[in-house]
Amino acid sequence: MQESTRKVPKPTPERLATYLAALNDLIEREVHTIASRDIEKLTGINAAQFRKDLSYFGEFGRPGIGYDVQGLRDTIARILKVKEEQPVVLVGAGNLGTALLRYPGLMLQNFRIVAVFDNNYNKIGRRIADLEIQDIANLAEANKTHRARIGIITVPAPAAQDVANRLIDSGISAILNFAPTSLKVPSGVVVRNVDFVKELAVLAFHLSEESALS
Amino acid sequence: MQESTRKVPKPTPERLATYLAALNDLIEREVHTIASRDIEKLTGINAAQFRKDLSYFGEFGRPGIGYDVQGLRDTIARILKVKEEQPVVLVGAGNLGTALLRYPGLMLQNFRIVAVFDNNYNKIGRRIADLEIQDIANLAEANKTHRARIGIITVPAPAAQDVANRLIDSGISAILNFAPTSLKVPSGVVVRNVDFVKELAVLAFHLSEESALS
DNA sequence: TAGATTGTTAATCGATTAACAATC
DNA sequence: TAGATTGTTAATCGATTAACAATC
Repeated sequence: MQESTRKVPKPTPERLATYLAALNDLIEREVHTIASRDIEKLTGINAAQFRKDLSYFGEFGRPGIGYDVQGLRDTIARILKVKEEQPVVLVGAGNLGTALLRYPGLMLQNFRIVAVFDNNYNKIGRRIADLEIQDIANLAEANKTHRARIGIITVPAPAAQDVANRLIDSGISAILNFAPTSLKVPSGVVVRNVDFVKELAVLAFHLSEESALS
Repeated sequence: MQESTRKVPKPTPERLATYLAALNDLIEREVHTIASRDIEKLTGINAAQFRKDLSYFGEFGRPGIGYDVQGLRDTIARILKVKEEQPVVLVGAGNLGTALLRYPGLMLQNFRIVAVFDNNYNKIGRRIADLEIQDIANLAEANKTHRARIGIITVPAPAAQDVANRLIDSGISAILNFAPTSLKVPSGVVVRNVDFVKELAVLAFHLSEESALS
């Protein structure tokens, strides 16, 4: 057995999220039991890797049998802290922010955007998907009631650091940053960056050299 | 010296894209020469890492001096194949697709979305940011003229595999997939996945256990 | 020459996976 | 019992980084 949650490799939580999605599918297909080998077929992640990832958190399978699908789903949801709905605040009501607000996939995984903020007075007061855009100056006050701990930044790069500071001041300790800037945050605050353009650059790198001709 | 491009570690191209962005900033600030140690300060990436990443492609610095900012920028742009404009096609003219079409950051890094496709007859013929939404059935035909090799998928998950197949049939060999599905593609085709919800799940995992109370 | 910084070697670190005793 | 599959050990693999001779 493992002494609580020690030394979880960095890629493990992301793989857990992959397993969770696969298990949700299996539940819909009314599959009740699954072996690590089947998870490998479904996700492409090595069966030993799957078992090792789980081993950091406990023992959830039965030798010779496999895993109970529903039970494992609940376990992983608990580990990832998405068993109960996670409130999220979003700053930046532009095209991307709007797209995220309207994205149905968030709800399916128990995330709910509970408030939207912007600093543009032409936008403040408008509604997007049931939420009224609030003045960014209200952030700290508003989050006293929402108590969200996750924030999403979809503002232009030059504004991102200021927004991050405000989020942290409002009790946010996990930030999903879509601005192409690296944020400086105190320890205890986690940041994940999503950078489309960087992804495109990596893809361009992998293009073969020749095929440009013809 | 290195025998051309052999055994580049997987994380290297992504770091190259980070260096490129930093160098672009330095050019704007009219800095002419830079040492690996300064790159570390700017990007947070270890100086030895930076030098090693470059070493897979050649020797670009001068001992005792550092690197020529403009020259290194051009070199990295060439390595990433973003020296000339890269045409990109996008499939899925929903909220997210629209946001990407309007995103100014793409152009700045030499990517240009040259065509948009959808299968919804209510959308086909409309315009988003100067582009007319085309019938997905036109994809192969249209790309005979555009010759894009990179495609972006912003359709709902159940449609993503079909779209990927069509993209590949149209000569696309690099795909940026925003649908939360793992695509099956032939070897020679590269896929990068962007999954917001997975990112949020990783953030939720890192939330401290206690602070839910009060 | 003295000081600075590269490119690369070699040591370290961390993550993946094959193999297998334990267990159902 | 025989067959299947777990959880974990140990081997392998790959990536990071400190250290330093070579170079400006």
